[in-house]
Amino acid sequence: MATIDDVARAAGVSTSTVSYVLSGKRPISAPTRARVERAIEKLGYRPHAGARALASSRTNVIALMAPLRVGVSVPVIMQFVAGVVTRARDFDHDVLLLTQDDVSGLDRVTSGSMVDALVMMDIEADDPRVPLVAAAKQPTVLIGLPEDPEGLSCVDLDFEAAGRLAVRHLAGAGHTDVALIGSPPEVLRRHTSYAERMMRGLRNQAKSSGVTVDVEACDSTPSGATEAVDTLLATAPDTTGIIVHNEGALPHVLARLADRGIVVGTDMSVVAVCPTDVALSQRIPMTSIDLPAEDIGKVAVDMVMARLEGEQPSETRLLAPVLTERASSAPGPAGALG
Amino acid sequence: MATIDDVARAAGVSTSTVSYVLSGKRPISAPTRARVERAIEKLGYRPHAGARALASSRTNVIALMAPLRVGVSVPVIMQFVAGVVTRARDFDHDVLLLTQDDVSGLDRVTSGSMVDALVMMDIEADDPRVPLVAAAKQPTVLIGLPEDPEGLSCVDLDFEAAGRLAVRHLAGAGHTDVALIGSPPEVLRRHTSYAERMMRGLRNQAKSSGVTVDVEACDSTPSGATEAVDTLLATAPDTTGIIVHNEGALPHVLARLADRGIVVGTDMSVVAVCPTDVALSQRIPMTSIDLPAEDIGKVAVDMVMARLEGEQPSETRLLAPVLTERASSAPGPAGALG
DNA sequence: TTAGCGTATTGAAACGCTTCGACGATCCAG
DNA sequence: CTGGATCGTCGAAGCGTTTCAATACGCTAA
Repeated sequence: MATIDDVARAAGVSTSTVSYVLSGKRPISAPTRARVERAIEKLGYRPHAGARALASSRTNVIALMAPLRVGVSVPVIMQFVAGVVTRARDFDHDVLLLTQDDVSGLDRVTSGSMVDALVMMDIEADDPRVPLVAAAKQPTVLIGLPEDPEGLSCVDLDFEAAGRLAVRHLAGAGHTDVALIGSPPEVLRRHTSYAERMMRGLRNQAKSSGVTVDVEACDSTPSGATEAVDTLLATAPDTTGIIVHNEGALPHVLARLADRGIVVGTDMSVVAVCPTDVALSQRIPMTSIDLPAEDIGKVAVDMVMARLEGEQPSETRLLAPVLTERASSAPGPAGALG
Repeated sequence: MATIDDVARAAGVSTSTVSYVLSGKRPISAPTRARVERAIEKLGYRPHAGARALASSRTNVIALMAPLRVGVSVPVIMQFVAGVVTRARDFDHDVLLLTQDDVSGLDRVTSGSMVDALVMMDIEADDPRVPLVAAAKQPTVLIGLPEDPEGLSCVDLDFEAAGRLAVRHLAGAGHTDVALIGSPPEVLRRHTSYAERMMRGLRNQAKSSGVTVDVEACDSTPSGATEAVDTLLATAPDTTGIIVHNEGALPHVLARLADRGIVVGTDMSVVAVCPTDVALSQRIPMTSIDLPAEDIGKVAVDMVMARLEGEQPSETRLLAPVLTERASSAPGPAGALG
């Protein structure tokens, strides 16, 4: 492998000149730059990442800590990941993937200076990783919202507003008895932030809209969905509007409703909270509140890069929910308009 | 951040001694080792990854090039990824995630010495990435099988055997007209290796078992699946056995069959080729040939690490398919036993 | 003519680690 | 007792960059 010195020799300049051509941190005359670039080209030179990291304390790598936990929808995670990786490249960064059980990994990559920054997903209300990264020298942004962000930046869909929006939509269409088929019990047990925020918004809006709301946790399996639907229909038989906030269970919920002879879009209005492509790949195009996973991933990278460059203060960004009406929801017993 | 020199000073030894304690490459007396370890502990010392990479030409990072392409099942990809990440940690390595469009990324991470080795997924028959990594100094293993591996190691499910096994199963149960609902057209157009191998095995076995076989490409969408089922039933109405090799389309295929009044497990035998958990989370537990994605990922790491340590020759490992009978398949018109 | 300035370039000192050769001490065989 | 191994430790030379201070070279202004 050619080194920067080889390039310098080939171009007839000093090492530092080559470095400055590469980094653009100092003005270089056009002819010199051209000679250097030609030499780089000819030698197929690539700077050594380790040497660069050592000298500059910059690795051009960010860590992405992704869950792979039971109870979270894998395709949705992947959308976040895709957003992060794509956007990271725009900033000339690569992505080191850390998984769930890898809590020690946090220490390794931060203390070992393996990465310039971190993005963490699947944040719990009281997440043990938060104090760890808050103490690290690398800037971090959380996808999700812990109880105490300890000065870290956060980004997420505004699930509380989403909960309100969903109820408002159903109540406005004349439904008086609505329900949530939500996250799996494990997710709730972990106090995963999005699930709790969703429920809060839901309950508040239900109160102020004067509708009843029943909440069912739901495993992302066929049997889990069946059970949730059956329980719901038993405990709250007057329900005419369901909000499903569980990508994995969604198809099975619809299947169970169909099995029980309930026609979605007619007998029962269903609002899904999920990425649009998931909403569209159900048996019926679903009325849904979009979970813009890929966008959120991108925003996360934007935020963390901003902190890396300037000394921005930390911030929390909650994206406004957008509801798109499709075939799965319709006016309820009290008639349209609420 | 404490450096190795700080540790050496605190322990009253030389820098190199600390290094040898860390790496174990030279014998160190018990008392000295203890002193050094205490100092490390006290100072919270972590070696600087960049410095280490520079001095030792080892990064303890492997690159994972994962697709995120249209037409491949995201949950399945994630299982590969999980296997790779998990196993990599067993070898004290982290994983740098490269995505699809990142062909330049290959050059970046190899020439820039960012990684010690590579694992590449979603290999096409004539994959442009193969010559690139074959020329790189880092060992690489391919998950999949290109036409010419150019000396690289490969690992995958033996899809050709899987195709044979599926047909043998159906033919043995008395089915004389079988069909494949396979990968999306894009996947075929790319000459993705697993799809082609599957079809080859299928056709060969069909010939020698004396059964007819109809092949339908299939988009992983509800409409794609509907179309594939409808076309199949129109062009080969005598079909009583279907092999579905398309995780994304599977639920929709089953839904369409149900819509058309065809009872899977009675009127129609269906064999899925997919991870077991996917097979189990359908409306009926599916007879399936397991795609052990996570295992394959792990084996890939094992192989690449073996090449990294010793100077093993490259090898190709094709995992034998295993068919598990469940509720979706039954004897066909010619009666059980073939 | 010279002092002073700005711009393009250079030299050399880090950056934090690994590793090779060397060295002193201890041990055993002859 | 001596010569040669063996064992544990050390010193120093890299590894390939970046970056700071310094320099060289026109300029312009005085």
